[in-house]
Amino acid sequence: MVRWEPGAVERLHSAALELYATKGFEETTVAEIAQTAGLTERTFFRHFADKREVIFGGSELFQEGFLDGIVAAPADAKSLETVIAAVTGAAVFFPDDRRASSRQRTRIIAANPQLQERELQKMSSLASAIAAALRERGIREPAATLAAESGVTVFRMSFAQWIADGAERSLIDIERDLFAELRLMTGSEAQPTT
Amino acid sequence: MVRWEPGAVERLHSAALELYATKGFEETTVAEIAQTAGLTERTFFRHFADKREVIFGGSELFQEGFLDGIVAAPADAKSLETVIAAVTGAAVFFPDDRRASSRQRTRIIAANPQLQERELQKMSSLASAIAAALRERGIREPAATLAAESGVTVFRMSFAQWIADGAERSLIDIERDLFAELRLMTGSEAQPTT
DNA sequence: GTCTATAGTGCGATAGAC
DNA sequence: GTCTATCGCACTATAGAC
Repeated sequence: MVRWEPGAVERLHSAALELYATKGFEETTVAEIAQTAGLTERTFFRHFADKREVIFGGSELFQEGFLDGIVAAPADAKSLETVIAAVTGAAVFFPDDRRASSRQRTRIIAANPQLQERELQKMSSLASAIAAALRERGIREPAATLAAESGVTVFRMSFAQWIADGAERSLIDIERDLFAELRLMTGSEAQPTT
Repeated sequence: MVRWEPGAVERLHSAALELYATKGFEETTVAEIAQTAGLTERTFFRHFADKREVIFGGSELFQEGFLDGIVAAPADAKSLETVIAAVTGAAVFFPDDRRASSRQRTRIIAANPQLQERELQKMSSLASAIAAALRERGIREPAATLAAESGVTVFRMSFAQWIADGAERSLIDIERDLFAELRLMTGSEAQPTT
């Protein structure tokens, strides 16, 4: 007889998603999640630092996606070009068949302020990691942080459009458009567009 | 005999700042803060939604500062120009004689992840408010959000430089430089600088 | 103003893998 | 034997309900 079934983390994760979606985040207790997964409260906290963290599983992998894009960028790329490579490169993590589940997850987060704060924190640490990777490629401050933050902003906005109701375009297409918009917007010369 | 001294909010605020700075945020209990201010725990939660919020007092006023700058901008200003007006306009909230106390407050926040998350949330809602104000001036999406987020990024970076050890330049000077850097960075044409 | 649920921690015991 | 995952219990503090 086994004392524990394998995949405790996975079970806790899906139990939490399920409960957060149906009952709501605040209304769900850690005890319930653990029970649903056939584990105890104490075990939950062994795997996740807090009740929020369970929903952000695999975010390291996702962050790696961005950093790989930086490594793959041509050595002479400017700061923004490098960031574009990172952001569009990471778009492979979100193929169109993941749209529905991404939407579901985003709805859960949008419904609760605590989860939103945690999401912002994840995005912020993503920006820091990208900035650090840029600095390692010789890009100086403040260009590195400025580019990293801009890239994350474009990613966030693109993601929001990608999971919007009725959206059909791929994430990478939306990203390219937004980067073009960013260039337009910051163009120093007066332009006919607003 | 007075039943309560006036300025409960103010007293709780400074008691909290004091304790967070000396003992640390986690190590400080709400009961201690209340006691130091000569009030009860219950009263603390009447004024502040949670233990974090006490440190972000007056952030509505600060947000107003940005929005006022938008109103004051010329009617034909482009999205980024308008945001520059907002961000540089709000710099009056941080004259050089506030540098020391701003540094102190920032140190407290930097020392605790929960406070950092709350800070990010405040910045995020500031960006949303700015974007909304831009839309009201006829600037369309995605330019409005893109400009608002860029402006908040420049503000955050400028603020960090402003309170850095040994810094002497005024906040508004730093902001102008960073906006110039942003324009340089996003310039579509190849440039000799990195 | 009191009472309570629950998040989150610390420490220790136990069960299995190796 | 070591190492790691799980459970059990006691505890504190936040935050909200009554």
